[in-house]
Amino acid sequence: MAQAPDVAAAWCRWDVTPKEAVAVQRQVAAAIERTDRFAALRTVAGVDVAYGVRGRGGIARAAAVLLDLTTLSVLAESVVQMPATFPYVPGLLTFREAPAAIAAIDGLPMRPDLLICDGQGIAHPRRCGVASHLGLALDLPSIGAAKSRLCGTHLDPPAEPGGWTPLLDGDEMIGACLRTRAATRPLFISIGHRVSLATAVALVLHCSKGRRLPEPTRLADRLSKHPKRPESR
DNA sequence: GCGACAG
DNA sequence: ATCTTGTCGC
Repeated sequence: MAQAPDVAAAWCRWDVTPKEAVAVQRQVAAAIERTDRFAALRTVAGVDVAYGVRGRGGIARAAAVLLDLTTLSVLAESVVQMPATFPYVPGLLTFREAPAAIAAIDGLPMRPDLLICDGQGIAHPRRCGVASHLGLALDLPSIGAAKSRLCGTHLDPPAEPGGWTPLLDGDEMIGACLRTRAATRPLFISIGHRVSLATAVALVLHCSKGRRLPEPTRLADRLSKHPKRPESR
């Protein structure tokens, strides 16, 4: 009855080869929860990663911004920097960004109640985008809010903010093509982990105060590219 | 074989 | 993602 020593959750392994990464994703996808399962949501964190510090490549700088979900005021920020090992491969983005992203989130003074990522959730070939993977790895409700499509088909959503059309992969709805702001390209919202699509859309709209990107992600994106105290040079 | 392809 | 100037529009 001796139990395996390295039962290290498959979804917490980042030092893998591209082929192993695909195997990990299949495990993660099976553990993702697509319905609402969370207590009170008081805070939300946005995370994003930027690369190539001062022209050089190979460095990942991740930023996490914690906001009050009601007022959307900033409560805390965290920035970390480390070498980027895994290359960018469509479908395997998580393995390139996760180490830095997790470090940035761990750097926040408290765990957020919800996580919004700059990328897909289950709107992924294997239903395992970065938002879903991070949500499971950190055991946090999460939402994927990508600026462009990875897979699936859709019709152009209504022009008014709040309008959306289903993102489909065959007959399966994997996300929503959402107009968060008039006259701008729509966002691709999808379930990350423990948050239904309907709730995800509502939360993203709540966080998108007249802007194309929801505040958590917008601020994290800005911070990762322009750190206040240059972690750059 | 020929495209498509989160960040 | 990143490399880059000016420019159109609210």
